[in-house]
Amino acid sequence: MSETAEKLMDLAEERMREAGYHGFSFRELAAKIGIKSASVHHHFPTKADMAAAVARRYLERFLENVAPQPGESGEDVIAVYRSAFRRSIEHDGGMCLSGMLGAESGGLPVEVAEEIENFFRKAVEDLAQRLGGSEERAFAVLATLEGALILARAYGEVAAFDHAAAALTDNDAPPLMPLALLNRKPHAAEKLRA
Amino acid sequence: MSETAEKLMDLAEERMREAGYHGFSFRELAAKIGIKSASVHHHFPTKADMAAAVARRYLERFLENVAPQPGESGEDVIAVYRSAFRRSIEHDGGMCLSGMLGAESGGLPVEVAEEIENFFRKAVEDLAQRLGGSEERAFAVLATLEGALILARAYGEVAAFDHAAAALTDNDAPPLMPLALLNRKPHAAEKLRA
DNA sequence: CAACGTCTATCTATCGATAGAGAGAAGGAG
DNA sequence: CTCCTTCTCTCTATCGATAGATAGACGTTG
Repeated sequence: MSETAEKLMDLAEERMREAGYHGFSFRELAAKIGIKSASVHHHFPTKADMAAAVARRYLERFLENVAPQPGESGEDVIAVYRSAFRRSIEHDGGMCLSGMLGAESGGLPVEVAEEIENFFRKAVEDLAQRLGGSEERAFAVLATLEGALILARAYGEVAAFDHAAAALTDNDAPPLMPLALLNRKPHAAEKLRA
Repeated sequence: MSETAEKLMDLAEERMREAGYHGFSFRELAAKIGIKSASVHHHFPTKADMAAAVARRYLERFLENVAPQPGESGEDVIAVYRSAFRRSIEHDGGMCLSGMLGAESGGLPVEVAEEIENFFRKAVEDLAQRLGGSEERAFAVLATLEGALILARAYGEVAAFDHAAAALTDNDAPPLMPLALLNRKPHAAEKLRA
């Protein structure tokens, strides 16, 4: 994997997390790293190939990010997952790649949709196992975290994520930002990109 | 509002719930109802205008769908919301419009993003009030339901929605489809559209 | 020489949008 | 009743921009 290809994947991932599969173009990525769009096809024959590769890498990195810590017990895993998802909106206000493409999956090339399906199967598998076998709980946790990202983006407030995800862990409830923050009338979803 | 404009909004809503804002074109909608794409601009000057109008109508209908029943008490409202969201994936395998556009909000025209933000503010307001004032709980419920739709689409299985949303109501747990259904290796997200 | 990576040049297809013409219904004025 | 105007809606034709993709030449590196 050449350095250029990695840069292209970085940019593609960032743009897909921001605006979805149809929200970026080869020309846009190429311009950002100073090459021509035709050259992008040398690294990724088609856009679907590129998106599938990005999704594959995303799953790998995700599983590394949520890898069990020595001494982890019981429900600690939920806090680990929550932190991983929160990082997504913290850093650049973007969605989880799989959440975005999962929503859009009805309009994706088949090979991309398959990678996304694989992401959720692997995530459910990992989470359910570490939660003691409850697949139902794993589904609920993942759903809440993906949805919490949507709310945070719609509100343009990271705090919305925290509110939505707070109930996932009952006891060690972290202090929440004041709800009043979410009640003033802000200027749409533009804010997160500032 | 002319009959043609309503048909256009119906189609636009369907396509946006399936593939997102960038996932459909005026030409596509026009062809489906037998007019030319130029004529669509007579009803909606720009694509952003159309999407904003669709989002506004979606909120109205949503609030009607979840309107309180006489005699509703306490946590009944969660089952009402769950049913409303489930209908989305039941009927045509599509997302909730606001969930889709909320995810994509980083790449939307400002007027569309504002309608989506308004949707969630109104939904949180309604839900929190009927839940006895807990905004945090309202956030969590909405997030879980939106995320449950994403999972159902990624899996290509409506049952995934039920698993993800099951824990929202503790007691009157409805019988779930067997988990085994979700463990066989299916053919991507294509299935829901069948 | 051979591979790799980028280039120029170009293709076909599609996008949202606009200008201006024309068909047809509605409705008031004579 | 007929004429004329106005409004609504769709049309043809076209614009400029952009999309993903391809063929083939060129230089660099090993």
